[in-house]
Amino acid sequence: MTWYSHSPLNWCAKEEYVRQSSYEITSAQALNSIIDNVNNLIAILKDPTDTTSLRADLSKLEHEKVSKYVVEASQALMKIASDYNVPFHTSIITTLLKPEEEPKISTPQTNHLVSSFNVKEEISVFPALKEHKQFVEVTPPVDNECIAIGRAFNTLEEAAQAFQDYALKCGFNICKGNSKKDVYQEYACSARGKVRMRKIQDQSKRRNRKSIKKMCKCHIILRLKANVWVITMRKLQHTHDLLTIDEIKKTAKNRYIPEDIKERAVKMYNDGETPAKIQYQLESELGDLCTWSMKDLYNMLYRNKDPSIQESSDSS
DNA sequence: GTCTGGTTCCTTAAGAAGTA
DNA sequence: TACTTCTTAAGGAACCAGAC
Repeated sequence: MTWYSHSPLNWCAKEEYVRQSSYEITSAQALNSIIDNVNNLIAILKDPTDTTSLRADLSKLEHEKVSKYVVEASQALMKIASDYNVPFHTSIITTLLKPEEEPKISTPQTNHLVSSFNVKEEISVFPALKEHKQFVEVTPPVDNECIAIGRAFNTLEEAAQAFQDYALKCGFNICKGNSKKDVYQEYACSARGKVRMRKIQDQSKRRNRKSIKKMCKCHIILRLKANVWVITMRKLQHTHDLLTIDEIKKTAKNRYIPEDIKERAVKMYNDGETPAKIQYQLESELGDLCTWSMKDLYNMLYRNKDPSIQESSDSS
């Protein structure tokens, strides 16, 4: 697991996670891990023969910028490690700052950190983070004739259904992509694009949410020719692991509660039944067809709550 | 013809707080 | 302690404009 937040405001949450984590790593181990991973990044960026996506996607200018930032980050980390006598290894950057050149940082947070740095034995980075996960393009070994280039469909809905069927066999969800009315329409893997990190004033309020976006390039493009929609282009490679059918069923997109079940659940709830009992009853009756979670049911019931119940509970 | 980035709207789910 | 309610950050989908 990796911590993405760089804000000191998240210190308490991070500390709590580390305390609860089964790894139970020390701060020194964590720092060593960061140094090691940054050095690995530098190695990738410096190696002209490396063909991983990181290098391939970068222009020369971007590559230079990223290299500069990563090298500076590595130097800063090793400076801190040196200041606090944390033994480190795998050094690619040889230009270490002199240990006594600058005053050490002293805040409650750093002091706490330092207390766990006073170790003299060699510390090895936990293996899980040391291994590189090579970037690979995944092309599903599934018959794709149903979405072959040149294949025509009477309507976009039919085309979407064909792509949806193919996606289900492969293990990914689809979404609509770019379009121009009555000209062309793209359907893509829902992992297309990237996450837009929104600006937030109070970093402590930032939530720990994952994203399905993986910059995936898998998509098909249809064009309207002689009143039929024809597949004119397709890319079937994915930048991420594919899912099993069970995993697909559990994705947010497929966890919908049918209207009739909704109505029934809301009625039971308004009659005084608890959400837990409603969910239990639905799971017993529907088995695998019950794809939604307890949380989904809570949200649905909350959205459809009878206003009179709300008022009576407010007044009491 | 294709791709990228911006915007809007809606939904999901994290997490705090209340309750039994 | 488990369950439930509630708020709200932010993810996802769709659409569009404009660049290449």
